[in-house]
Amino acid sequence: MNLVLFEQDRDFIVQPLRHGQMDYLEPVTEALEADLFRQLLGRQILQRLAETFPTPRQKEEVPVWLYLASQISLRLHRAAGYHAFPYVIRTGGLLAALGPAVGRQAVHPGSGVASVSCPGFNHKNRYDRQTPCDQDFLRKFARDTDSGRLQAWFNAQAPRLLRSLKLFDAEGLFVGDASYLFVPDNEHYEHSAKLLFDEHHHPVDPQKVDPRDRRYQWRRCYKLVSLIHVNRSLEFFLVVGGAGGCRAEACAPARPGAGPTGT
DNA sequence: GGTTCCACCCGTAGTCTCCA
DNA sequence: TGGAGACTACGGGTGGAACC
Repeated sequence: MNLVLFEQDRDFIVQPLRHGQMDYLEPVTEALEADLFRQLLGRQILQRLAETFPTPRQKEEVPVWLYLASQISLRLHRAAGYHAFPYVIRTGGLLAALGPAVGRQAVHPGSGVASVSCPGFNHKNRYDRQTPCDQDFLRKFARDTDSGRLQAWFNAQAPRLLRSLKLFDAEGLFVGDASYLFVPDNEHYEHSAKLLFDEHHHPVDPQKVDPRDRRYQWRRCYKLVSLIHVNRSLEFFLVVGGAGGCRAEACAPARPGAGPTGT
C-alpha cells in the first residue's frame, strides 16, 4: 500500500487511523497482487488465454494479455469503472509484476510524491503515460467485444485451463448456482427484468403473494447462472462456466421463496 | 491513399451528496 | 424531501501513428 501524506494532512488522516477509524480498507495488497500476476505471467497463463480471446480488433497494438491482466486487477480492487484504472495501476501490484519494460514507479526524493512512467505500446500519446495503456482503450475494447463469443470463450477456456493446471479435484464435484445481480431501475440496462423479491432477496411469484406487502419489492436485475467446482471439504471453489442475462421468462422463479440469494 | 487502432477530448445522462 | 451541484460512466468524434 502506498500512502503519501503532506504535513498538514497527517493529523487529519493518521490520528483517525490510530484509533481504528477507517471508511474503507483495500482488500488486496500490492505484494499479493504482484505475486498473483507473476504466477499468471510466468506460467504463460494470461498469454495462453489471450491467444484464444475473441478480440474485436483486426490488428493488435496493445496486447490482449495486458487487457486481461488489467481487467483482473480492476476486479481485484473492486473498481466499478475504467475511470479508476490509473489509481489501480498506481497502487496495485500489476506494474511490479510486469517489470520496467511496461512501467516503473518512482517516488520523488524531495516531495515524496509517487509517480508512474510507462513507455506504452505505441507512440500515439501526447502526454507522459501514467498507465501502460489508456483507460479508454480498456473501456472500448470491452464494449466492442461480442458478449456471446466472450461467454463461449470463457466456458470453453476456463475448464480447459484449470484442467491443464491440474486444479480439478479428483472427486469431480460441480455445483450449479443462480444469483441475481441487482441494478438501478433503469430500462437502459438491456435484457434486464423487474422481478418481485422478498426481504431475503428471494424472487417470489407476484401471483401468489400480495405485492402491496412492504416485505416485497420490485427490483430490476440480471440472472447469473454459474457452474462451480468444489471439493467435499469446501476448501476452494472454482467458477468453470456461466451464463448471464435476464429476460423475464428466463428469470422467473422456479419455486417461489426458494431462490438463491442476491449477489 | 485507405484502413485500423488508440490517445485524447467533449457532451450528455445518470447517480450521488449536500443543504435548505 | 426536493433541488442544485458535483461526480462518474459512457458514447462519439478527432487526429496522429502504423501498416498495407
